[in-house]
Amino acid sequence: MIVIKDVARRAGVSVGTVSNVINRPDQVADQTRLRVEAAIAELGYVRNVHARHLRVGHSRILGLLVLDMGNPFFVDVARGAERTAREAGLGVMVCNSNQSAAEEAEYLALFAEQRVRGVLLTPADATGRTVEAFRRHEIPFVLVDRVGTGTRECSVSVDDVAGSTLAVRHLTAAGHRRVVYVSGPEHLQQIQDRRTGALAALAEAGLGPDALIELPTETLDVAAGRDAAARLLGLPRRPTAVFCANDLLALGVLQTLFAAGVDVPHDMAIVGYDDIEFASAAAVPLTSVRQPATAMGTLAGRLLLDELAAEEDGEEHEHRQVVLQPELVVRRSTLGTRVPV
Amino acid sequence: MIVIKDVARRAGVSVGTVSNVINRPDQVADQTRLRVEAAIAELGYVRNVHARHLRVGHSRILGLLVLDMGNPFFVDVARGAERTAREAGLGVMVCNSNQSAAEEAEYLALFAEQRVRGVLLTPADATGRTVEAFRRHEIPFVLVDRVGTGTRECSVSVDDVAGSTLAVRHLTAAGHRRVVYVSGPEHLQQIQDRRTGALAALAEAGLGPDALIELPTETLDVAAGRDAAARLLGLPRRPTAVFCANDLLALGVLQTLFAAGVDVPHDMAIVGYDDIEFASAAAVPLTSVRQPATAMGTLAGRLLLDELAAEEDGEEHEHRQVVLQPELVVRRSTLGTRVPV
DNA sequence: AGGGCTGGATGAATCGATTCAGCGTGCGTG
DNA sequence: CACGCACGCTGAATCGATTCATCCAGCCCT
Repeated sequence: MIVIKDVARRAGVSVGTVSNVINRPDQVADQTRLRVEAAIAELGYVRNVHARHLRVGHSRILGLLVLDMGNPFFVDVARGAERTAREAGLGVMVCNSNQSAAEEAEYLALFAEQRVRGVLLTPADATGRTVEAFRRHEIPFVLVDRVGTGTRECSVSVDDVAGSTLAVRHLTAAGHRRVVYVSGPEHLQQIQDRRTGALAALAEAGLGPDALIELPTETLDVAAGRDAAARLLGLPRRPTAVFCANDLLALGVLQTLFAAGVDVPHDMAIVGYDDIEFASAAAVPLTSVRQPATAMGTLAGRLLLDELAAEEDGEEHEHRQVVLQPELVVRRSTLGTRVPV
Repeated sequence: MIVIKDVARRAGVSVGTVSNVINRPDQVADQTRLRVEAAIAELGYVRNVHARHLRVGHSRILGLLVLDMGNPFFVDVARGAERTAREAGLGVMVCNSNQSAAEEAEYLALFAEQRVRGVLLTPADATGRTVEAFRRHEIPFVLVDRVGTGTRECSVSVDDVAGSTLAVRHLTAAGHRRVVYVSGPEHLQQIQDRRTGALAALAEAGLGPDALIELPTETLDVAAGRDAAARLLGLPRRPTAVFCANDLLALGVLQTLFAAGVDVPHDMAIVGYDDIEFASAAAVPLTSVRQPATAMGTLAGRLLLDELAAEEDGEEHEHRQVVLQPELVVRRSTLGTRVPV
C-alpha cells in the first residue's frame, strides 16, 4: 500500500510538501508540484481518508436516512440530496430505516461512529426520542419530510395536512359521503397528519369523524395495499372512495380491487399520495397528491451545507423550517364514480 | 468530544483496558468491565472509527455501486446485499453510477479513498476499463449482474441471453414476425446480451436479423420508454410486438401507446424485463422476464464475505462465477394480439 | 519459603495525513 | 553591503484507537 511517505521519497520532497500539493497546491512552486503530481500518478497513490479525518476531526460524508428506498418518492429525495452534496464535494451514505425506530437508532449510531459531517433524516419515530438522543453527538442534521419541533435544527417538509385535505375534498366534492383511509404505522407523523387533513376535509363537507373508515397497515408498500383492499372488500355497506397514505398502497389496492372485479373508478374512487412516476402508469392512472420530492432533497442538502459553512466560518446559523405545498393531480381513478344517494 | 482517554480516566483504568472492554470483553475482569461500561454510558462515548481504521488498516464498510436506484430491480439487489452485510456487522454505502462510466470511475475512486472493506459492483462500462483500473487498489470486489471475465473475482449474474430468448420466443410462438427491441446504452453488457438472445429466438423461428427493429435509448427509464414509443408509432409497416430491455422502458412504451389509442395487447404485444413489482400493477399487466434480484444481492454479499473471511484467515479463496436462470412471467400484455398474416 | 504460573492491567509504539513554527534562499531596498 | 521580507520547503507534533511486550499480584506446588 502506497502512503504519503512513499510519494515524498519518490518526488524527493518532504511529506508536508506532498500534503500541500494535495490540499493547497497554490502554495507550492510549479516545478515541485509537477514532480509530486507525477510521483502520485506513477505510484497510484490514494490518500487515506481515515488518517485525514482523524487529524481534521470530521469526514466528508453526509448520512441520509430515509424510511424506505423501495418507495420511489424517497429515491427522488435521495437523488436531490446526493446531487447537492456532490457539488460541494461531499459523499452521501444512504440508509433505510424501514420505518422502524430501532433501525433508525442503529443507523444514527453508525453515523455518529463514522463522524459523518452531517445528517439528512426522515424520522421513523414520531416521538422524536431517537432524534433527541442523536442530538448529543453535536452532528448537524436537517429533518426531511417532517417539521422541526423547535429552532434547534432546520427542516424541509411538505404540508401533509393540506395535501390530504386537497385529496379528500376532491372526494367529497364528487359526492362521496364515506371515505376509507388506508393508513400505516401510527408512529409516523405523516400518517397522523394525513388523517388530520382527511378529517378536516370531511368536516368542511359537514361530515363527522365516523365518515372516515381507517384500515391501518404495518408497512407502506404494495403488498400492504393488497392486504388492505382485501379487508375493504369485506366491509359492510362498502364505501365508494379510498384515500391511501401513499401511492404504493394505492397501487396494491387497485390491483386487488381489479382482481375482485370492482371497477375503478366506476364503483370505487382511489386517491394516492406522493405522485410517484408509476402512479400515472397504473392500470387506471391514479389521482394523487404530488410532493416535490427532488426539490425537498436538494433544499435539505442546501440547508445542511449552509449550516456546515456557517460553522466553519464561526458564524451564527439561523435554523429554518421550510414548508412546501403539495398539489393534487387528478387522473382517471377518481372520475365518474357512481355514488349511491 | 469524548475520547477513549476520558473514559479511561473516569473509570480509573488505562486506555488499553477500555479498548479491551470494547474489542475483547472476555479478557477483562467482570468488575473492571462493568466500571468501564458504566463510564462509557455516562459520558456517551462513541468510538472514532477513523482512528480505529487507521490502525487496523481497513474499514467495516462495503461499497455497493449500481446502475440506477430509480430502478426497483436494483433496490431489491441492494436490499439483499445490505441484509447480508448487516448480519456480518458491516455497513453498506450505496451509490448510483447512472450508467455512466465516468461516474462509475468517480465512485470507485471514492471507495478506494474510503478504504472500504470490499465492493459489490454492477459495471456501467462494458469495456471493463474502470474495473481494471480499480483492481490495482487490491480491494476485493464481486461483480453483480455481470459475468466475471476470468478467475480474478467472483460474480453473480442472470443469464441475459437465455432470458431474452425466452421473451422473444414467446413472441414468435404467438406468430409475430417482426419485433421491436427498445434497447439502451450500448456500453451496458445487458443491452448487448439481450439483443443476442432476441436474435437467437428469431433465428429459431427462421427469421433473420432484420426482423429485429432496434430503437435505442439513452437511459433506461420510463421517460425513455415514452420517447421510444413515439418513434415506434412513426415506423412504416408498424410491427406488432415490442421487447423492452427493462420494465421501466416497457411502462413508458405502454403509457404512450395507450395515449395514442393503440390497444395493448390487441394491436401490440409488449414484453418487459426484470419483473419489478410495478410490472404487474401496470395499466395492462406486463409480461416480463423475472430476475431473482434480492437473491442476487444476497449471494453477491455472501461471496464477498467469504472472500474477506478467507483473506483474514490467510486461506486461499477460489473465485466463483454464479449464473442464475431467469423465468418468463406471462401476463396480459402479450395475450391475444392480432397478427397480420 | 521460594519458584513458577496465570489472569489481568499497563503504557508506549504505531497507523497516515495534516499543520505550523521555523529555516534557508534569493531578491529588493536603503 | 547589510538588512528585511517573501516564498518554499521541512520536520516534528498531533489526532484517537489498537496492540503487544511487559509488569504485577495472587495462587499453587514442592
